[in-house]
Amino acid sequence: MPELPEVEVVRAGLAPAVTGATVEAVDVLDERALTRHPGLPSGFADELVGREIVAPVRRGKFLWMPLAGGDARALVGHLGMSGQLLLRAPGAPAERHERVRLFLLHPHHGELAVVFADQRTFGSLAIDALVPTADRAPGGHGADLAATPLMVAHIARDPLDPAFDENAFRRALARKESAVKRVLLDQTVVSGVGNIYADESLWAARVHPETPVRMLSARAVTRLLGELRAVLQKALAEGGTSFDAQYVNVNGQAGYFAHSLEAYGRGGAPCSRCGRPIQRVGFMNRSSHFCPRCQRLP
DNA sequence: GGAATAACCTGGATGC
DNA sequence: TGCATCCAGGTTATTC
Repeated sequence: MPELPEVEVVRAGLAPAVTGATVEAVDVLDERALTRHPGLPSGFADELVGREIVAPVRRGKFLWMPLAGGDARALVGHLGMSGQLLLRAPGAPAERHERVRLFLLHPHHGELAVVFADQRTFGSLAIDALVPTADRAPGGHGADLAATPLMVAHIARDPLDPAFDENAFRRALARKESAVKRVLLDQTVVSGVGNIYADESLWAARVHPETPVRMLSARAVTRLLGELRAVLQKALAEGGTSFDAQYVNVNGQAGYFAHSLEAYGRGGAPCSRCGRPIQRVGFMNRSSHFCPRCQRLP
């Protein structure tokens, strides 16, 4: 499931290959990949062909490639649960679940294809207008411009973003009545966190996922934020989390962070701190994993 | 207005 | 062996 580290690995992989490249042609094989595109699916290719791509940018789980020219538009991607952006030779055979293929011409690397494949079709591509950021800081990781696509404007900055406002994060927590895990998954409060890294950071900070967020002390919030950053950075260094073929980098290679997981996906296995079995419970139509001894409800 | 929930979707795993 | 059901979860629309 692509969360911040996985999307960042994809962004970093795309950057040298697509920056400065021109879109020569676009094949839309499945229009469900364009569900977030504000215009008609038929106009997607027309808007892209002939345009030069600027360096890719990421905020949270959203990825976008600004288009050169004066009209402030960008190709925006979200990988959903199973989306992949792959670099391929233009004549490479179709990927399983391939939805869109962009044919690019790069001034130094020549012709290449960017393939968007997505098994569960929760991911999408779109072309959207760029709007100024509210805090006037660069739009996200990899950005020079203080702008984001309109559809990303409501997404908070992620904890690894230098412009992440820790005080605003604390104020947002103080206003919430929900459980801490629900707030961590709220992309308008803090972005880039999904089920895996929410469970992992809560385990590391010894916080029960159902703890009402207003009951967390300032010290506990500091600890949680620190552990969240540490988990995300470690996952990034290890190339992200891959359980199966659902997440791979632009070359189709899996990440290694699944070997470092302490809570997520380890229901019934002993906690590495205390030995008690990790518990798995239903939460928000998905699963929460936590240690009942190390992570107690206040 | 904020919080909670359902729906979207596909393929692998499981049960019968 | 074949079919039916369950499960995974990010985002958003809908409901409370």
